Amino acid sequence: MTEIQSLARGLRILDILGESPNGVSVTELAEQLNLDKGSASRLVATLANYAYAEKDPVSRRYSLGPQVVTLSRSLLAKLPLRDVAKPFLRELMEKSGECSHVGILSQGRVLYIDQVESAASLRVNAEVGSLSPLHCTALGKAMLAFGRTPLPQKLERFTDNTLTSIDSLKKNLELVREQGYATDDEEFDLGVRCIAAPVFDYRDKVIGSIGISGPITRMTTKAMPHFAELVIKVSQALSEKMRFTAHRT
Amino acid sequence: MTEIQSLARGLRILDILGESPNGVSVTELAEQLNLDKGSASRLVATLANYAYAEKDPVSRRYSLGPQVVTLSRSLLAKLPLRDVAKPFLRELMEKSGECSHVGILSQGRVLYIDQVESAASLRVNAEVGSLSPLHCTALGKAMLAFGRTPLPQKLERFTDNTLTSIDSLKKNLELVREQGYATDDEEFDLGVRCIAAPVFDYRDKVIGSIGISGPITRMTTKAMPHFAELVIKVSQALSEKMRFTAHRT
DNA sequence: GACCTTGTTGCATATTACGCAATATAGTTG
DNA sequence: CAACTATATTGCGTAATATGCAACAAGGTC
Repeated sequence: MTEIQSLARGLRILDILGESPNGVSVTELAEQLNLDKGSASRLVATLANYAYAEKDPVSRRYSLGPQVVTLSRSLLAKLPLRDVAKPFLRELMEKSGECSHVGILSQGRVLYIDQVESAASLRVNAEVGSLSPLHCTALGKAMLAFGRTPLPQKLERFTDNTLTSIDSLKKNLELVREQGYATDDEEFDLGVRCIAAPVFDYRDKVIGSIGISGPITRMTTKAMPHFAELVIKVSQALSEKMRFTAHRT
Repeated sequence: MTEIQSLARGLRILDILGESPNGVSVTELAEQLNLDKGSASRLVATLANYAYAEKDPVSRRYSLGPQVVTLSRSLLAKLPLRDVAKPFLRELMEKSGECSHVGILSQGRVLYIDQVESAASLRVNAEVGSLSPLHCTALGKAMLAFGRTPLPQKLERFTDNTLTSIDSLKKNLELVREQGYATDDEEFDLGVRCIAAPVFDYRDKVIGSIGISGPITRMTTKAMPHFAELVIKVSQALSEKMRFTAHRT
């Protein structure tokens, strides 16, 4: 596989810009890429020319440009699941009172492609566009349990509840298949519980998952079965609708 | 200004991918860029290597990859206005019953950076991430009227109501300054009215605008003053809060 | 199973990006 | 306010790299 070097470098710069909250200077870029300052300067200037990066004239530091937002929107707008899921997300949110999400599998992680927030939803790190691990999220486990995705080998720990051994994960996925829904019981974010169920397409292939998340104060262990029933119902209705939708993601 | 050619070409490919709903073939890319098929193939393969593009194995057509979504999220998360505006958006939505938005100026257009949808909001093309013209949107006109942005010279027509002459726009902006809020009376989308007011930072510089949009059936001419009052109030409270926030966008 | 369309790869060449060093620009300190 | 430091940009020669062509491979169709 032949790679275009300077393009690859430009893309790595974008990655770096994305990870740097306060912008990046040309010298910092050059250091991180083991490049000459001059080369880094020219590369990032090119990115800025096309609005992929933006230069703060006063600090002369670069950050991401608006074009990435536009691209993201283009991508999300093209996902049929997103459109179809919208009313179901609303329904979920209204009936549960909690935040609802849809996600798809992407790069061995779960990509949140849409959400509907409840009136008093919390700030979780599960915003649209975030890529979260599969093994410690309800959306992720729902897809793992019903799909053909190989299990991740590295199970990073995020909280005390995170399942970090393959065996415990496998056992958990068995339960998910029996129950028809997956949970995340403070396995990723402390104080947050989630429930999710898979979404299938016309070939009964898992194409994503849908669910809700909320604080443990409202999503009590007692209330979980009730929430789960709701999520399952909605996920099945959504799958049904996806059957009659254009056959793409 | 020296531009890195192959990086620029890669970025143009991303632009094209964003505009193509059904993916793009290598030959189509080569045509659009006046490039050899081989070069186009290598460029887009590099993009795919870094998850900026994705290749459908069966159709062999390329589309945008998940990394652009992640980048977009990084950018939006870094905007202080977005965080601060969130509760105000909720308030606006709840009190008006309509969809609320915040936007900033970007590339001579208005970039919608967040929104809160009402229970029965319509599908507008003002989703998060969209770049809309300034002269025919309430958010845009609010920024034009109170900011130092030069007026756009080309006023594209979208509906019968679109203001397409500089004079009528200037006159309208005068009115905006007098009233303290801007409107979009079906000037961009048929059947949709919007109201917006500017948001200022600690230096009384316009950094964005906030507003609501809804169908003309609910946002009647009669109800507009009432909505406007609400929007102004919220925008002022938001500006107040932005005064005490980190001094960036 | 042969044909046609489309994508990928090998290779030689020339363009292009690179690194170095010099210049310019900001910010800082005496 | 001036000298100094740190950082960004630009000119230029060179060498590496991307390019275009053409051959090959892979899928789809008839």
